[in-house]
Amino acid sequence: MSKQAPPGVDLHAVACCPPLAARPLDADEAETVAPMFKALGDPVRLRLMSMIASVPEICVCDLTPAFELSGPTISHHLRVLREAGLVDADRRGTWVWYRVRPEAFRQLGALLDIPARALA
Amino acid sequence: MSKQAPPGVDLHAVACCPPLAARPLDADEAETVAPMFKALGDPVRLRLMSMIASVPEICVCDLTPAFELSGPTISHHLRVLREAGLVDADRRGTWVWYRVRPEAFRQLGALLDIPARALA
DNA sequence: ACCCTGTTTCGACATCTGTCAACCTAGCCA
DNA sequence: TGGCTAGGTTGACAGATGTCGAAACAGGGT
Repeated sequence: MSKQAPPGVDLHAVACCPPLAARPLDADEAETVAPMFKALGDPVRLRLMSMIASVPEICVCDLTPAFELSGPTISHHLRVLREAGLVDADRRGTWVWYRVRPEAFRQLGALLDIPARALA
Repeated sequence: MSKQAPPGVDLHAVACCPPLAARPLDADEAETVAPMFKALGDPVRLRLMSMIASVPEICVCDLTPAFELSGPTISHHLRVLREAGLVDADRRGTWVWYRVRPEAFRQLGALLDIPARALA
């Protein structure tokens, strides 16, 4: 790994991807990425997301009982996550299985990678 | 700092915070974090955030002209970011200066740190 | 004291969002 | 074929959100 940096040089500077804070997003970029954050901006969807992300894949029949919400409501939230590109789903027999889309997830994480100079 | 880890030990495991995908969030955690994502879920706020995060601090008078929106509307969005705990502001003389709150930012980034097993 | 400029708050409005009940569709099994 | 079960879709409705204009507030300069 060789993470040894001279004192005064910040390790974040060498981290992987172009962070949100590297430069101002233009309007188009913002329009593209905002829906992903928005999709995670509801507690129910955030929990759904974390349940899906915690395992390779998961059946809707295991998601629904974790909430005190109707089936259609869960289905609605899953659709939002799907349309934001955060998860993928496919039907296998009777059940529908959801899994995370790692690219999208990674993209968001990279955006939030804060560069040194913005830190106190 | 002392980031040296024995070979074979995953650095993610010792990184600062528990990633979203490590385990399902419980309802309380989700309720706490979701507002931050929600705040970033609007294109205008996302651009504001990236403008603020790109520099040590920035004056509202430099933010407003970047959008074709009224002053009050920008002020409203800044308030949402403030109340989500993502930015801090203080008045210095005539102008108000905004800066990012690195802790909050870092927390979100850590949440999106995806563990290896969820990746294809 | 006054006014001027920058910023936030208030009030109003149209639109979007979360939720449910009711209905529809896909696959399984007899 | 028919019926059963798991999920998704539709329609409707209350409540939240984005936007603006007008008014209020804060400092600085005259």
